[in-house]
Amino acid sequence: MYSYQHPHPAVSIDCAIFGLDEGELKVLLIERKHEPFKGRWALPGGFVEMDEDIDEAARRELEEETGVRKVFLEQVGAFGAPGRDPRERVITIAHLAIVNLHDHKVRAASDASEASWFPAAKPPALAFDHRKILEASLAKLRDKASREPLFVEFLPKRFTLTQLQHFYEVVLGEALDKRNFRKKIMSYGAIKELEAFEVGKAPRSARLHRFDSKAWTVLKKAGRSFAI
Amino acid sequence: MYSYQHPHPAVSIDCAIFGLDEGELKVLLIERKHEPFKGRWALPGGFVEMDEDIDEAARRELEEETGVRKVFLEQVGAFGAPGRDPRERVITIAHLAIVNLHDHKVRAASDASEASWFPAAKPPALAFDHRKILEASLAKLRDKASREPLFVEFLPKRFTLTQLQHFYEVVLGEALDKRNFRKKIMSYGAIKELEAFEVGKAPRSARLHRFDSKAWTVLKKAGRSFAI
DNA sequence: CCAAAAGTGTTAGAGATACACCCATGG
DNA sequence: CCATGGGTGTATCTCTAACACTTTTGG
Repeated sequence: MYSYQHPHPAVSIDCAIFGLDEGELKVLLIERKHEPFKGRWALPGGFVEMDEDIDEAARRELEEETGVRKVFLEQVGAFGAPGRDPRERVITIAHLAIVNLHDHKVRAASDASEASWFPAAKPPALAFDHRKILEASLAKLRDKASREPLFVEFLPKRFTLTQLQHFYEVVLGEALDKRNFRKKIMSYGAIKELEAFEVGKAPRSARLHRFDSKAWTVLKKAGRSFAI
Repeated sequence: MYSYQHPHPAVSIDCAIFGLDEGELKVLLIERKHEPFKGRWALPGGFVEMDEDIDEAARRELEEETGVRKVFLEQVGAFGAPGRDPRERVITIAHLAIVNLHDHKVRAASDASEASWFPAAKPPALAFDHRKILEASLAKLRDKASREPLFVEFLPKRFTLTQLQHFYEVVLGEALDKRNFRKKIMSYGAIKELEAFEVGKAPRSARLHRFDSKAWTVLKKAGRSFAI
């Protein structure tokens, strides 16, 4: 089955990096400086080194791009249509990453001439097949967010239930009933009320909450899901 | 971001080919004739050619291996730990395939010294990281089967409700209540009763059904899922 | 004082679960 | 005639969905 005569394409990784900004789902794009697709926006990425695992490569690129180390990162899938890169055969392995825009100031975000955040739902024209890759990443994000507590990756450690509800509304793309939402999300027993309140925001300041990941681990083992 | 100096690993595809046999979920394995892992069982696979898309390569390998053309085939993901192939760096893109053992006589199945079907839940020792790949493929299969009518890929065109229930019990790994199962599965409106009955089987022969894919397309567009 | 967001319960209906017996037939 | 798998209905309970007003406070 294996022989020593076989093709050796280039293999890259690309990252769809998502963040929540002002109640909108954003994706981080970089502006290409060179041909092909010079001047076009693209998902950040790079080549996989010979001695590194695929997700190591993704993590490395992610850190180079955003300066952030500990982030949620997951493989989306391989895209390898011949001709997707006009220079040579490049198979890319798409990844989905989430950064918390509240805790970290993302390096690239300040460097706006080269990298900036765009609405994930309506991105500008993208290089290569990155439009397709972005769509697939978004689909995966929605799927995962509706069954696992992915919001911990997007929100600050202490958050209000309104922030949480906005997260679900943005990701799922539908409006949710406030009372039903609170009832359900609290019923899982993995979100704890804090004694602290938000400062200097709305007319009335909202109670802060945190996600109790230990409680969640226990509940998950007992077969609980986290569907909204 | 792209340069012309970058690594070129080998890229292969591997297929976890599933089938339902005597009410058991089976996976097709081949016996390796050469080193490394000579004599070990492995998932069938091969290298991606320079001018073919990834899923084309998977489809080609699948046909070479099983003689079957039209099958359900979907990407599971890329596996690329350095050293997973002792000879050189090989990144593999795992695929999940389903063949219907009733309609097709799979070519490799008769050629038992080289390829045969094993229980998917307890496979023999496998070459490379194929154990991990098989686990991931099984997980994906379970996930998909519990929300989409995947059974059409496993069962003959005309099937009994008992066969259908067995399918779900095998894939989901839990016993289901007969009455509740029938109520629910029929409530989707995508399974039609036929006037025909099974021949020469059980004491009492069971009514045959078929999946109405046109009706399902309509229902799906209306937002229906197919969860059990 | 008022605009704006926070917070809070109840009810009706849909869907899920639990459960047991008779029927038809081949051997 | 009996062992075997085929087929059927109901009651209860849980979960979901719909729905509106009071509270607080910064400007």
